[in-house]
Amino acid sequence: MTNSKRVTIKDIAKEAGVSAMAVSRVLSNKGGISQETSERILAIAKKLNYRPNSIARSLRKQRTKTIGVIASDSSELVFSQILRGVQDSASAEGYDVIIANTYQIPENEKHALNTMIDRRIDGLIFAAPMRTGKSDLEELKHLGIPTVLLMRSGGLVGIDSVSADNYIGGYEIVDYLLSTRDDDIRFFPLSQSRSTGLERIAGYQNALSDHGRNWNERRVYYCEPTINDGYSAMAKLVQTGFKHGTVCCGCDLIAIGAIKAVQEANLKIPEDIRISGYDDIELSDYLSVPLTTMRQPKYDIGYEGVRLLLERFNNPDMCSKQIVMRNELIIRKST
Amino acid sequence: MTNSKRVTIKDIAKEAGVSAMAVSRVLSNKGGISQETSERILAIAKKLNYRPNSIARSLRKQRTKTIGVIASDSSELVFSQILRGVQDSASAEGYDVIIANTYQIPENEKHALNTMIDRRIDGLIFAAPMRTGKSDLEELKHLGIPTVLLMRSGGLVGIDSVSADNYIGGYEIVDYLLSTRDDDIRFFPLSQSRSTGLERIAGYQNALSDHGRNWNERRVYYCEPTINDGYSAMAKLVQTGFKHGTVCCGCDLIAIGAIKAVQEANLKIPEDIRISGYDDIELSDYLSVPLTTMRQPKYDIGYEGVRLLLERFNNPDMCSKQIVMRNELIIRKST
DNA sequence: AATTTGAGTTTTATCGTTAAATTCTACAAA
DNA sequence: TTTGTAGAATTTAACGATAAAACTCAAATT
Repeated sequence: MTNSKRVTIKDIAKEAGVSAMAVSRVLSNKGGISQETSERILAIAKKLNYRPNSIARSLRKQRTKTIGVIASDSSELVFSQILRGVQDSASAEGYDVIIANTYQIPENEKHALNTMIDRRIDGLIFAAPMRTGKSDLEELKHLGIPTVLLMRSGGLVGIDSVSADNYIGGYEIVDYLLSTRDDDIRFFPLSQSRSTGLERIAGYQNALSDHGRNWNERRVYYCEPTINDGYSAMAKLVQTGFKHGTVCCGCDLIAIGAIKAVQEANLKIPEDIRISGYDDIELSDYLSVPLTTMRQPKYDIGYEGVRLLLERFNNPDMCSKQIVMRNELIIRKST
Repeated sequence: MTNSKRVTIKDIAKEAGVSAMAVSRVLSNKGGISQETSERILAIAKKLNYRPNSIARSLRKQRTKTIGVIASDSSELVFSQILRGVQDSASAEGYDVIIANTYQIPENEKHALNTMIDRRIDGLIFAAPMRTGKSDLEELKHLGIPTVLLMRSGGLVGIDSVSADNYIGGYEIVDYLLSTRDDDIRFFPLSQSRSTGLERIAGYQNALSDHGRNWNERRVYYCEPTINDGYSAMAKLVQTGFKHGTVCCGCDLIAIGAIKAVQEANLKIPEDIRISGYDDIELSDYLSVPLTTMRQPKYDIGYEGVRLLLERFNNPDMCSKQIVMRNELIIRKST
């Protein structure tokens, strides 16, 4: 167990017979050091297997090359794709990523935020549904920490964000459902506390009205984005005698639960009941019934989120930007 | 855009009319400061909304409270569960987590490792299959960076690890398959470069021999852990006239691909062909054919991995520990 | 010869915090 | 009165890197 202290520029300086500053300059290509000395220093640095101390550098430069990510649950299927985009994008620009999960618990969120602040992250990616409202964002703004919101467009003026167009997504899926079959349509949307859910609902409503229908709360069962919620909503619906029609679900997990309940009731998908999801999570093409769904550009949202953040670093006074990406309707066997 | 410099202990000291040291002591509960002064300092810290600078603290204390995680792909279904365990465990002990993906590219791994070293992580969790052999681990050891390997037990003496028992897992699944049907059994194992794959194969072989069979490489098609590989292996197998039997796959993704190929050949699962997976990834109960598989305690492996790392922090001379967890056979409809 | 120039290099100070040693009080004991 | 001591606080010096200013010395200019 070699316990040798790590090599510092001072060690190199001593061995090369120069000042620490000279070493620093050479290693960061600042120029002003003779070819000869440079080569000597580089050789010694290599020989000693020198690695710079980012901590010290961060302290001095007041910049950590770190991006914080606050997520609701990093293992959740949609988010893990976003995260991959975030990581790839950050890594391409020499940034590292710290992640904290909130599991939707406000204290966790508060704590995560403080940790990030204490660690002096250069910027923050906020990808948690955020029930905690704007106060945290205000604090970040006050501290001058650039922040980008993911998957949460409307409602927050003056904050950079990248999201998919939930309104159009909602519109298109309902438009598709009603165009392909004149049907009794029901909704299992995301619970109303989620802004994404609300936007999709607005899309649903407009599509309904363009098809001469209207939104009726009695045909709506709000769900948390879980298989269980989808399952029980569908089970209840079947019990009320619903045997033929279409169910438009707020996300793929809800749809998966719904499919299970339909199958247990011995009804056929899509002949009896059609079901649509939203997100296009991994494996949704391999489910018991491959899912018709609205694909969100998850990876790209993460990737662009970081790009926007970096743009903001370089241009703090740029007016706030809302990037809205397009979804893609994926038609499979469930409709 | 408030651009106020962040509050430091000096600011507090000045306002309280004491030295910076007094503030430091109070804020870190070191004692030696009068009740009265303490209260004054705390009040001012609160008023100014002081947040400590972890960077400075890390530099001084030579300890970052950061754990590095090197993964192959953080969005991959098995890993994202492990990661959640890692994060929860780390967070419970006041550590943060930095993640880097290698995507199995050696240069990425090298780079990730250097980044981690430069950032002076306190310890490393290595969860990438690691084709790059031991040299990196040697370096870490030399630098005195405690390291825990996940999902990769055998072969590396003297390094802490947490993994599931691939040997028993492999044994049990084949034992189950052969006990339930006397069948033509084929294998789509993980490619041989993965140590987990090798251990499982050893288990397969022993189970075969306990059932009076033997391992025949002509019944084996090595696969990368992807749906595509499973699909093409199965498609080829069907083309050779394989119409009845059992296919034991090295992971769930391979199995999912295999199922697809079987279905396209209009063969029935499990009546004609039985298929088993390994891992029990999310949604494997909701697939077109719910998958019989070996559930690995993914979350727990991550969670315990961090615990082991922290144990190592406190006791650097503890002899190396290999934690091996038990899998659980999950029987569903595919067999 | 005196002065300027500038490449090459060193010195100094700083980022924010904290370990360790030191000073300063006030008060008790000898 | 002197000495001792415990508590409260301060001073100093790091941690490792780097920005900015200062210095050095040989070659070029006046």
